[in-house]
Amino acid sequence: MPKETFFNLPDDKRNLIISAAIEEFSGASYNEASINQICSKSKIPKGSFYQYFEDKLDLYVYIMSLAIKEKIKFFSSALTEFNTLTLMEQIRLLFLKGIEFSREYPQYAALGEQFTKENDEMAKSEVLKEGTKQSETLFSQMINNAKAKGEINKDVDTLALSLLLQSLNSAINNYMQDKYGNSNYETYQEDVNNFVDSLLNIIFNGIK
Amino acid sequence: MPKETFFNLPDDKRNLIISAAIEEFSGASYNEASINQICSKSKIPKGSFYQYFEDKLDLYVYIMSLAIKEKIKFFSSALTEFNTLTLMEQIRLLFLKGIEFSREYPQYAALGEQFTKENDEMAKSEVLKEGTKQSETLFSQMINNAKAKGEINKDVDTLALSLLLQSLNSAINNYMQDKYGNSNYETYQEDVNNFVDSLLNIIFNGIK
DNA sequence: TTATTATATGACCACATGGTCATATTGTCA
DNA sequence: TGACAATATGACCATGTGGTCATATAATAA
Repeated sequence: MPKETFFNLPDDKRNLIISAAIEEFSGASYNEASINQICSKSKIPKGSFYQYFEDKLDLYVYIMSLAIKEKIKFFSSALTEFNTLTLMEQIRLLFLKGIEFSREYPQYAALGEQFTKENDEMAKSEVLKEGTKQSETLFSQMINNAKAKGEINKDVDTLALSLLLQSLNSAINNYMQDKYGNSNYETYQEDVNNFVDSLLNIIFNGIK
Repeated sequence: MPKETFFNLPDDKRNLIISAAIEEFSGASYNEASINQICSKSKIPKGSFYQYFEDKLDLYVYIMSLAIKEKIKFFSSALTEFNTLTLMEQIRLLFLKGIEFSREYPQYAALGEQFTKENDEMAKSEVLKEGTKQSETLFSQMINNAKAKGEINKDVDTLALSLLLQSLNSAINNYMQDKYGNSNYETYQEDVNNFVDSLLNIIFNGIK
């Protein structure tokens, strides 16, 4: 955790440091990212940096945990209505929410994307200590739940389907970000819905 | 391309350098990978390195092109029998071949994995100049082909299915590598087949 | 005012990086 | 043997890194 001095900083200054760090860590891996760059971007001397943070890892974990916190907050609103939905509606909601998150918080989404690429084991494990990955188990729970209700065939392999949904979810986000990254919102919203429905149609009805 | 001096080297020495470079580039990004490390691993002085290669990028592109060449060679044998197969059989073959490749050439698979994570635009574009990515179009071709034959429903979105298959393919490879990375071959072969069939079953028959 | 504590600051450190280059060694012809 | 080219080599360079620390400044309390 950052030192108390950091949290005593005026909001403007603190936020400037945070956004400089987000910028740096969303475009480079942990080892490639540079503290010197973050310092000059946020216009603080090197010495001040170490007055605010224990070390590079301290800042990295803090920034990543901000992104995780925001994502959980963003999804939690949708999660309350989850029990009233069928599996297909649940998955649909999850996919759409994921795309929406990338749209609304592109910097945080970029941080997440960068984290999935991370090579440094120490940096990875320290972040995972903070935010336990719940998406994997979330899909599994949803599937087993739907099986119990008789919504989907019991012969379907839970692990296989969970893996499929997970990989699909991240693939969709990347694809949408690439294609509609900067376009206007009107055509976008419709295309997104159509595309997600195409995918769900494949998964639920097969392609035969 | 490496200089002539490099190709004039005795096989042993040349291969030692190559494998040291593979090791380095499969565990670190382009910028994180270190020439000093490669030199000391392969026991050649720094000066000799620059007698063999133009610069770091030269070596990087060369090593990646070796991996690409090997993968194409590995898949090409399977591709000849492709026309006689149904779409499901084609996909099945592709998935299984992919897993087999990761098993047989783990270093090359790791290189490919690392390349998908690469941040450095220059390094990325130089490699892509060498090996054009054909997997994306390959899936699309297969799907349209199967539609024409009436093998699968024409209403299925080609792009969506192609994206699904692609992301699934890489997800499978990662999953299998994680789970069976070092285990024995007996139970492995059977499990792999079952798992791939579970996935194909979902895609072709839906989960309802 | 003075004493004490919390910050701010940039010169500095040891180390690693990609890359160079003058020099030494070897191989190959005549 | 001598001459010329091909290689081998490691000290060296400028630059960047994460991190430290003595000192200067500001804020607070008596």
